[in-house]
Amino acid sequence: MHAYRTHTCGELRLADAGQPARLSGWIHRKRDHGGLLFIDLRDHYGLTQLVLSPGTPDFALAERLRAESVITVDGQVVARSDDTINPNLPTGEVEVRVDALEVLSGAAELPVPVFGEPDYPEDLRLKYRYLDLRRETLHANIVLRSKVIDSIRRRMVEQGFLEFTTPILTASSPEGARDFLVPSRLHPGTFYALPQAPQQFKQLLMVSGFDRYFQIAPCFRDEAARADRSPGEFYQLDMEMSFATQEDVFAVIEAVMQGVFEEFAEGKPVTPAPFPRIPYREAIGKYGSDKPDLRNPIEMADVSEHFRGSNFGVFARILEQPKAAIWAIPAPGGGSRAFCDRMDAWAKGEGQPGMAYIFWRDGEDGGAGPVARNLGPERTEALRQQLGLKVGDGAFFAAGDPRAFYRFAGAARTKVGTDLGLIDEAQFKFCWIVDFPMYEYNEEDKKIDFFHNPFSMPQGEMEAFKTNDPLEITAWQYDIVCNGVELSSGAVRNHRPEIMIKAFELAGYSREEVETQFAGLLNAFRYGAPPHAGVAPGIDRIVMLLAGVHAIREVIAFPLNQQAEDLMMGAPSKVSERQLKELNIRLVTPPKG
RNA sequence: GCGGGUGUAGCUCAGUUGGUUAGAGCGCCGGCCUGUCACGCCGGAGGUCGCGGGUUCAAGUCCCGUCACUCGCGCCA
Repeated sequence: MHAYRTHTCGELRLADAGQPARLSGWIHRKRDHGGLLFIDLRDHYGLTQLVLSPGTPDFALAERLRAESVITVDGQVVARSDDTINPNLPTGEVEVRVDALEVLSGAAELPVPVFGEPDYPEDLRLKYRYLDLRRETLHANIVLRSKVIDSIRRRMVEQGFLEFTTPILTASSPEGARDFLVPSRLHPGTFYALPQAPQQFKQLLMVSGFDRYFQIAPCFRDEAARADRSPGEFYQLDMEMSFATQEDVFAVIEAVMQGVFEEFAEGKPVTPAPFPRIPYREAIGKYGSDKPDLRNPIEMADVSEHFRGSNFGVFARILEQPKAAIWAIPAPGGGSRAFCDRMDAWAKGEGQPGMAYIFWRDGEDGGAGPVARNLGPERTEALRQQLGLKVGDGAFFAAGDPRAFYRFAGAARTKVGTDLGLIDEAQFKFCWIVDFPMYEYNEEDKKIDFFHNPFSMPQGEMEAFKTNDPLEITAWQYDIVCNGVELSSGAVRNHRPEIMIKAFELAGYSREEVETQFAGLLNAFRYGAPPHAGVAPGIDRIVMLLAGVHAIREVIAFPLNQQAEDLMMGAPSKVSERQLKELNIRLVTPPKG
C-alpha cells in the first residue's frame, strides 16, 4: 500500500463502499460530538468526510488536532445512510470510517482561517500566501491559470510557432518604463537590466530566420501598480512572425483567443473570429476610449450640425471655435427627468459644469428639457432620427474640443450603460483597435512624441513622411481589447533602418542617438531582415477575465503588494556589506528599518 | 510624486451628541454531547482602539501630524 494514500480526497464514490482506503490531507473542518467525531479531510482534489468513534485508538489524538493539520488515515469506505448523504459534496454518498490516524504535520493557531471565503486584509493574505492559496477560490484561480497557459501553448504550437526562451539579464533600454537593474560584478560600475519585454530578442529571432516565435514571457517594469496591473513583473503571450501582415497576426491570435475563451468561458458567448477592427479615431468617437467595452451597446455620435447656428446659444457659440464639436451619448430607456438629473449631478461630481440632455416622452411633440426647447422641434426631431431614439429614450451631450472631453464622454457612456442595465456582463466581446497615430503632441515639452511604440512601421512606410502634419501619420499598430480590458498592443515592425531613423528624427532623436541606442537591432536589419509583426497579450489579464476577478493578485500565486514588496519572502531586502563591496556599490542613503 | 478610502481582540465587525468596566460572531482554551457537514450547549482567556502629539474634567469618538494597507491620478513606448 502507498505510504500516504490509495485515493485522493475527491475520489471516493458509492462504488468504493466496503473497500479499505488510506487518505492524506489537511483537516478542513472538525465536528466533535464527543461520542462521534467528523473530520472533513481536504486535499487538492476535494473533500472527504472521516468518521471516528470513541473506540478508535487515535480518537483522543484526533480530538486535539487543530484545523489545517496534515494527517494520514487508514479506514473503510462506507456508504452513508440516505438521511446523512451530503448532496453538496462529490464524495457525499460515502465516508471513511477511520481505524488509524497519523499526524504528518500539526498546525499552529492560524493567523487567517482557510475555511470560508470572507475578505481578509491584503497584507495578511500576502504574508501567509500558502494559507490563502489553500482557499477554494484562489486555489481554483491558480489552477485555471495553469490550464489557460497550457491551452495557449498548445494552440500556438498547433499553428506552427516555436517556443523560445530569451535572456533575463539583458541591456537597459532608454525607451519605455523604468528598468530593474542588476549590478555586474565582473564589470564594476555597469548594470544588466531585466527585460521590459523580449521585444528586441524576438525581432532578432525573426532576423535569424525562425519565422514563428512565441514565449510565455516574464516581463519586468519598475512602475507603480494598479488593481489590474502587477508591479514589477508580469507575463505575456509574446509572439512574432515573419513575412506577415497585420491581418496574419490577427488570424493567429483570434484562433488562440476564441479557442481559449470558449474553452474556459463556461458557456458565455465569445466574439467569433474575425473580431471587429475599429480604427483608433472611430473608437474615440463612438466609445470615448481606445479600449471600449463592447458589451455596452451605446455608440456616441457627432451631432454638431444640429446645433450649428441654432437657438441653443451655448452650443452654437462653442461650435464657432475651431475643432469644436458636439457629441451625443444616446440613452435608450433613459427618457425621464429623474435619470437625466441624476446624470447631470454625476457630471458635476466629475468636475464638469453639468450635462445637457434631451429626453422624449409620450404625448409631446419634440423632446423635453431646456435644450430641446431652445433647439426647436425640427432640429430636435432630426437629431432624434440620427440617433435612432424613440419615446422613452434620452440623450446626453458633450461640447467643446473632443480631445479635451472624449474621456469624460466615454465615462458617461459607461455610466449610462451601467445605470440603465444595458450591459449583459456574461459574455466576452473582443475587438482590435487599429490605425493608431504614430505620434502625439506633447503639450508639456512642446514637441512631438511617439504615441505608442517607436518600432512600429508607419503606414505608407517612407512615403508617410511626405505629409506636412506628422500627427496625421498612422502606424501599423494595434491593440486587442476584451470587455474594455486592454490585453495587449502589437505592431508590424519597422524593419528598415532608414525609415526608423526618419521616424525617430521627427520625435527629436538624432541619427547618432538612434544608431547608438539601438545598435544591436539596427545592425541586424542591415544584413537581410524579413518584414515581421507581432503582439503580446497579457496572460494575467486573460486569466482575470476568465476567472471573473478584478484584482490581478487573484490570479498570481505569489504576487507583490502595491508597494512592490513580497511580504512573505521579505523582498526587497538589505544585503550584506560584503555583497555590496563585491559589486563595487556604496549606498548613498542607508536603507529604511 | 499627488488625491480618496480604511485602520477597535488572531479574523470579520459594532461601538449613540465625547462620559465611567470597549462589545458581538468566528477562531483559541476548558467542559458536555453518537449523525454532523457553518454541528449544538455551558464556561474562560484574549485589547498599546495603527503610532505620536493636541483640545477637554473626560477621547475609540474631536483636531494636527505620521505609519500601514488599499483604490485612483501621474507613470506603465
